[in-house]
Amino acid sequence: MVTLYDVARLAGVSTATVSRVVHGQDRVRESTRIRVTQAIEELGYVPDGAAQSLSRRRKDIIGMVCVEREVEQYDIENVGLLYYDEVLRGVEALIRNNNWSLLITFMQAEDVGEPDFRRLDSLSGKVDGILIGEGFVASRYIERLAARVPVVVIAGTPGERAADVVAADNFSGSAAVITHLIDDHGRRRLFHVDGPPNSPDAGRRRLALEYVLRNRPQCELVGSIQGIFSVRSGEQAGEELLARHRGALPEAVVCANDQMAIGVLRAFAAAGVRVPDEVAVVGFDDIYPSSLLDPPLTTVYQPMRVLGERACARVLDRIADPSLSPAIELLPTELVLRSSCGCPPGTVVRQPVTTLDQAGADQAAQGRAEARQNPVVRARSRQPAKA
Amino acid sequence: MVTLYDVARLAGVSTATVSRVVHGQDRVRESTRIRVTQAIEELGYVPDGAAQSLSRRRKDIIGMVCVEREVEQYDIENVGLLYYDEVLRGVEALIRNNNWSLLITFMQAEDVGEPDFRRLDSLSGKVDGILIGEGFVASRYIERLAARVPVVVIAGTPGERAADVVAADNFSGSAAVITHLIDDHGRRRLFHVDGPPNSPDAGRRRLALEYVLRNRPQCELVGSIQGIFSVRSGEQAGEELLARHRGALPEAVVCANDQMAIGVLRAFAAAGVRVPDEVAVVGFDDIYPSSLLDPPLTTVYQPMRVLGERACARVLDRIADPSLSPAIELLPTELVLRSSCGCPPGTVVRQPVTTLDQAGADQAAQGRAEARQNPVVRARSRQPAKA
DNA sequence: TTTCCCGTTGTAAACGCTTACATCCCGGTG
DNA sequence: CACCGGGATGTAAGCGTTTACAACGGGAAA
Repeated sequence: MVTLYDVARLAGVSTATVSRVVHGQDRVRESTRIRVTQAIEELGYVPDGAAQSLSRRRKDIIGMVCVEREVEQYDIENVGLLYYDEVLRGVEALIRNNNWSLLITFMQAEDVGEPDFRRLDSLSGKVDGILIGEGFVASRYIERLAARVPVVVIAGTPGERAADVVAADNFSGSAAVITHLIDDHGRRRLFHVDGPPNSPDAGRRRLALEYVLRNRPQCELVGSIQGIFSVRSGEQAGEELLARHRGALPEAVVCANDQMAIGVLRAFAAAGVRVPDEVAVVGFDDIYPSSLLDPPLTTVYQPMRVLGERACARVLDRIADPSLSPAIELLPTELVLRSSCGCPPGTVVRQPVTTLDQAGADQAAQGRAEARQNPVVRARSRQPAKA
Repeated sequence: MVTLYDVARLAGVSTATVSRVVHGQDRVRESTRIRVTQAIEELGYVPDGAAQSLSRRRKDIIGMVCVEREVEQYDIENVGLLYYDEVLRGVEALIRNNNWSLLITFMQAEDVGEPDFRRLDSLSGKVDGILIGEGFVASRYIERLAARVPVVVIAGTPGERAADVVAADNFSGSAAVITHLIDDHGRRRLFHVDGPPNSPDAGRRRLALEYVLRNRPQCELVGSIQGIFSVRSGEQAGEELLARHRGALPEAVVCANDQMAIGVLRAFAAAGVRVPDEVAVVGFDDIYPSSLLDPPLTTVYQPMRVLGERACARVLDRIADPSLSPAIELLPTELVLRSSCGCPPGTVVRQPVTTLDQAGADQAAQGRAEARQNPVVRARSRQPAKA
């Protein structure tokens, strides 16, 4: 390994001078600079990152924790894929400019409940700040990490105490697409393909459904099934739905994400059910394949890339100024109208979703939760399964 | 920041003892161990990664360079997305077991010709080994890196001198799908949607096309267009193709990857051209959306995850034993028959592709190149455009 | 000539951890 | 009783950089 000393020796100067040349900030005589530069080139010297970090007391590394949900075997359509990819692009854009680096850690969702502490701990010793890719990690672990380095949770419940939260406005987006279904297409009998119970995003979307329905008594939630965000789970939900409602299909199926909507579409196609004629289907996320489907999927776009960008910007700010206290940032979504909702074939409309005041809905949810944890949706959803 | 010294002081022992407890290998009296463990817990101590790396002379970090090709604005379907995602999973699987970390760097394809040296250099100072995500980086830069740390190129030209190469057997896979088109479906008049000139993968696939055609005089390459692996470029190629061959469509379109095949399909759909009745279309990669298309795409699966795994295993081996010399590893592909090639609707067949001896083809290519850089395919492909 | 100043360069002390080696303490041997 | 062996622990020397501070040297000013 070539060190600063080797360069210094070859150039006939001290290590301090070499360091100065390498960083090109302090004044060094031109002739010296040239001599040193040549020595560096000749030896192929590259500073050792570990030593620099140690000395500077700064690693210039951001850690990112990606949570992978469990995936049934052979379900290639791993849920997180498209999501993290986009988020990553956003993060990268900022990281790159500052010449920082990105250290990635994947965790299995199963680990998250009782996560492999040691992995997260050791991560916190290697980075200057942490981005948690999804609000899956339990609060108390987040606090533990946040005691050491700034932590920003992406797509988490707006309610962490120790960490910043950057999330898409799932509530308003979901409300928008459901409202569209009801008000613009007159679909009244809805079916819900819900996300996993521990996903904050799914939680907000579920809340929105309840909220919209509460204000529209003429509408009805005819059933609900909980999936795990994967295509396969959506397909199963679709099949189950068909079995349950053979005679009278619901008028629309609201899926908590696009992957599950894809699965539902697949189940319907297999059963010869026509979408949107017999039943409309909508998703959430606007992942890339959604526009390729038949029919193209109506969904809600959440700015995943921007999510990454904002989260990264935030963590960098916190690192630069540790006195900053944690904050919440909610990013607006877009309604993406294609034809699976009932809009005419060929429709491609994107419209910004205006942010709803969610206090009311939250409060209602709160009340319900206090009323002994018996959310309407869940209750309805479970009964038919038992019957 | 809590250091080893703080813990040592609190526990009333020396730093050496604390270190021993932390790593749990050397013998420490049970009572001491407990005291130290308590102190660690109480202070929330986590070892500093930089200091550890410096002292151990090992960072336990693998660097991965992802090359992003230029993407037309608004072409969301960024080419690399699905590819890297899968590769990453493979890499991660190994990394995780060893408790190493993964440092990711993205580079724009434009940078790669004359890459931002400083970024790659600085990367090499922060990691123990480097994985280059695609064979885009010029050999001389690879050599420069390889002088410092082991380097493994994924999907590179089997021919690097300084670095290992792990790649899918693009040649055999591509030959297999084209042979299927010709021998099983009797398609003779082929059209080629080629990949970017600087992609090694595209190169191997192109070579296979030439190779198969050379052995089947009754077949003809009626044209070729170069795309950049993106959906949009495939769509443009499709439109161009239609314009050129309005009267007599080719019988099959061979695309250098799935994204471009998706684009071609899209162009055909827009023009009302029926696939595979009027013209067959095949891709390469078997990315996730390909099975969702209408008609589902016949393509070649390359084991991207395994690619990542093997590459990672290799770099770890090289780090463990630096005396190892660079090697090449070619992974087998699978032919994925769906219906865009002319197989009946509903077909889903995967069959392993046997590895072809490519020496002959390489040699022929070599000869051609020497014969003044006038490859048959290119010549044919360009003429119609000029005419 | 002496004194000062300032641009340039060198010296050496961190940074937090690992680990070779030294030390200490004890019970067991000869 | 002196000595030995070995387990437990401490001491301190690195690891490769950065950087505060000191030192130097050569004009300019007095």
